Amino acid sequence: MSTSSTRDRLLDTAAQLFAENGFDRTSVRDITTAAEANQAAIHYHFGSKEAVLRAATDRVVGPLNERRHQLLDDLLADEHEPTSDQLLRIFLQADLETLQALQDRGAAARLVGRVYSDPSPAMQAMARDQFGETGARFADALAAALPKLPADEIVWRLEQIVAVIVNLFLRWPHEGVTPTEAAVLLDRLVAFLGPGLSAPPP
Amino acid sequence: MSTSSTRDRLLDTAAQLFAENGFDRTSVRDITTAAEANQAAIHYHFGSKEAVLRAATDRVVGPLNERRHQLLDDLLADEHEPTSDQLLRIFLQADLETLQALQDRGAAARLVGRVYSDPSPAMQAMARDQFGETGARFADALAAALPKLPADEIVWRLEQIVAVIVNLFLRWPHEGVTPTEAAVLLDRLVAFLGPGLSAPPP
DNA sequence: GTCTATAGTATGATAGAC
DNA sequence: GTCTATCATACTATAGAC
Repeated sequence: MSTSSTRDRLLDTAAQLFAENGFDRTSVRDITTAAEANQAAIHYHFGSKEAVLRAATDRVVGPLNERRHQLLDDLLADEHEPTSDQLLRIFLQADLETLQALQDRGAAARLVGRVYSDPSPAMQAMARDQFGETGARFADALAAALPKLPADEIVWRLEQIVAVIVNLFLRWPHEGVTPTEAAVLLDRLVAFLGPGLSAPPP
Repeated sequence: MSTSSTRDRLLDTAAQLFAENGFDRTSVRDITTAAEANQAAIHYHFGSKEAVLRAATDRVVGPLNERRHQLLDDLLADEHEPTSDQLLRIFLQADLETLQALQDRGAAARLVGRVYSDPSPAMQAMARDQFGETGARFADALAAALPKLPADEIVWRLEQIVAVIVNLFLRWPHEGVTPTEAAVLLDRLVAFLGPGLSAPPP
């Protein structure tokens, strides 16, 4: 049960540097130096550089997925047939709550954005592992809410929405974002993405 | 006027490898080996590894910007006050024409997507150099078409649209896309993004 | 324009003392 | 758990013969 504080410091520092400079431009030495830890600490605590990346993204995406599922469970308990706008709103709400909760650890958000936008096989695999199931569940719920839209159109539109969200993570500001600002951003996103999600197919 | 075919081969190969594996995971040696050129050829023809990246993206983004300006000029000559849907359509049309024209050189498209989604200062600088002016011109035209929307809301929405386009480049398929498929995709994008662009502010 | 050879540096990872 | 020292390998870039 011994949680070494060095491990946490390494994780925070790695997220910071990976987010700012990218995974490849960040060396193990950069991390250990900035975290004021030993050169060998990364391999002792995590085993490899890539394992640090996975640990740092899991720390954000794990709770995010949990929150998304919980919000969907709650909505389905309240409403028999939620609208696409309701589904979109809770989908985005989970993101904004997560981003908001990070506060001064916004680098973790930008790091997740990097991983999810990188089309390299290794990163795509990580993204699919972490997001695939949750995404499929929302696609199904949206299909029920939008019976007039072909299933592939719904999947395609959800992909575009995710692209916007990934961009949001990627450019999440360094300074703290207040709850009010986060709420405004949520309304902005719903106002922009909602009409397109439920629009008639071309 | 001597255009060495080695130079072109290096450019194509570099685009291919940068797109598939990323700039940092691609070495100068990887490029020269795959292009069946000499180790020193990159530095002889371009000067540095980063100069190759810039040359490879310029080759796509240069014509794309020209086409965007031309389509906007044509539209403004035809219509005194084009609608936001008309503006959106030509904005996207320039992208799809460019992507379509690449044909079997789709790697160049994925490479541009990588550069434009990378938030590192060097890449952001490249993106701003190449896209800033064109983007501003469209934002102005949209502001005239949507007088009820605050200017900052228009800029924000255009940023989200660009995020979707960048994602489109990033995941542009390896196989050839037919003109018909490109036209379908254009309609799909306009149907999805158009309503959100002109929606009332939150 | 093309080649070989190499300088000069940085990398991820590990061994082994404490 | 932390440290130093180091292995083995890779990198960008350049010098200089052809």
